[in-house]
Amino acid sequence: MKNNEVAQALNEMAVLLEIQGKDKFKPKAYSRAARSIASLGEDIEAIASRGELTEIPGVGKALAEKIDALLKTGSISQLEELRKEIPVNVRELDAIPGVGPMTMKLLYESLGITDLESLEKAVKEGKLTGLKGIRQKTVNQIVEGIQLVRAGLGRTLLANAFPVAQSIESALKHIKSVRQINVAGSFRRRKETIGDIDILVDATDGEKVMEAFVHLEGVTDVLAHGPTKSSVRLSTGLQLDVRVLPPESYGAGLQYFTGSIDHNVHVRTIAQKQGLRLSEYGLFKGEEQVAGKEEGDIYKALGLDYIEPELREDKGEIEAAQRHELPNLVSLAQIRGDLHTHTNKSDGANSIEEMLDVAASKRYEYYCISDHTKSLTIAGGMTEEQILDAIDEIDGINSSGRWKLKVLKGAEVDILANGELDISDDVLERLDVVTASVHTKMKDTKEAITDRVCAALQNRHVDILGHPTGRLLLKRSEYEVDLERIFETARAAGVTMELNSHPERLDLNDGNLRAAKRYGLKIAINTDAHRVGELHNMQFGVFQARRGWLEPIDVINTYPLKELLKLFRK
DNA sequence: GCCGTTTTCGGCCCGACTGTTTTCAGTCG
Repeated sequence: MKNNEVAQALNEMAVLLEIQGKDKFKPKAYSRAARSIASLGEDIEAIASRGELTEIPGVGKALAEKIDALLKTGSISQLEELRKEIPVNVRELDAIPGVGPMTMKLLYESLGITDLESLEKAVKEGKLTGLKGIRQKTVNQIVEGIQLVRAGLGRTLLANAFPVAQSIESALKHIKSVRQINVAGSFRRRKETIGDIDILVDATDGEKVMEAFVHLEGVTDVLAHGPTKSSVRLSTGLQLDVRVLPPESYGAGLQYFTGSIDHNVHVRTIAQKQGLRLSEYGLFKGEEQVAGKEEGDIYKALGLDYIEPELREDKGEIEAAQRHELPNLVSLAQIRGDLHTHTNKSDGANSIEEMLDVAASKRYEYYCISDHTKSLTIAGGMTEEQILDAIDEIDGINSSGRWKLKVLKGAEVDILANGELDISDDVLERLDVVTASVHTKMKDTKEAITDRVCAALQNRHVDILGHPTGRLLLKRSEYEVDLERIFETARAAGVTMELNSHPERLDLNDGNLRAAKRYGLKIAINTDAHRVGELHNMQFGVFQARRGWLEPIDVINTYPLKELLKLFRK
């Protein structure tokens, strides 16, 4: 069972409990736990098998038992009972923007509406108007909401949000009264996918900014339009929220609009306990503002070390900040090379020379060419002979001195279905860096894939395991694989895990990275670039590494060449 | 239902916007 399925079940319970209306806080506890599990990034079944469910923030004894039951039997008895009592299809109706538990309750109790279909029917028959608190505008909202659900409200890859954020930012910057502008929210936390873009503006004339904002090019819907806060939807479906705050509150606003909801609740609770009140307007003692102009002052005033945006998920960073034990996160400037790249010798678009020109412009100290190998015929994988030729060519390049960086000889070798590699050992022997990857039979059973990968890791020439879970964000989920067993095997075999920086992969994910670090593994942040432009994807890998709490010591391509090569000499 | 250096009981973040009201409930982030 996947984390998302568990999260959905708990979220459904939260909504049903809220409809039931017996307890005000129980639903909050359930939805908190649901959010927490949805963003775990580590297989919940693995956590459950270790008996560590209660270590998940927001999961206590009672919820751990329910999750265990769900994982073992496929259902939670309390959820089944709630469904009988309130037969509303929460998953369908909850997806409609503007429709929450109270609306669902009203629709169900007065009209017997239980799902999208019956809601649509009731709307068509004009039955909604006249219900308590519902008139034409609300009906219109619901109609539009249903259309959106049918169209599929999607998330966007972080990389795809970048150009949008930049163009909005520069459009708003041109307004006269705008002094500062920042993109906050999950974008600033560098989540791998984002649901909307939150923009914070410091301006004297908020209404003017709002006016310009709702009339931006590409805006198809204005969802809200107030004096300090507005929301719009673009033709691409992406939602943008903008908020204006005065300069004395700007730091507090940045703090508030960057943190995840759980991070914010946690920080505000800490403020409360110190007799303070924290909002986007600042940190207050009574009427007096203690902090607010600068974001860092908020944390400082609460006795916390500054927490980097990528960590603000309430996954232990606040406790670490209290203990002054936050990690010194790896940064892009510390990256000395790229260890997984392709050329037109297999399925890349550019020549070695073209790739090296761009790599050199990044002032890399080393750079590894690692084209596909022969069994991946669709990618024009190289035979042993071709690899040997490439080795000679790279030797020539290195001795030519044309580029300052050291070119490393590598290959992205295929892990065959039986766990063997598709290139003979005597050729692998001559390579500097061997990355082994799974590209085929990805729908095999968990045991089969795990066995296969573990077998490959035993080959003493393997240095790095490429994109360890094989997922493609928003397209294909990770293949079934027991990462814990792979981590253990990799540690014993001295194999490094890849963090593939391609915006669609970002594989390993943040939770996996933290787990890998716990296992004592090292990480290589690689672009897997197939064309020169993709060499710039390194930044996305670094973002992900930071979300995974990685420090330079954890990331082998921050090491100087000598130390790196020592690592690969087994 | 969770959680804890004020607490193992008694709290549980805070504010904007909308649509419906005529002071507020619901939703959202």
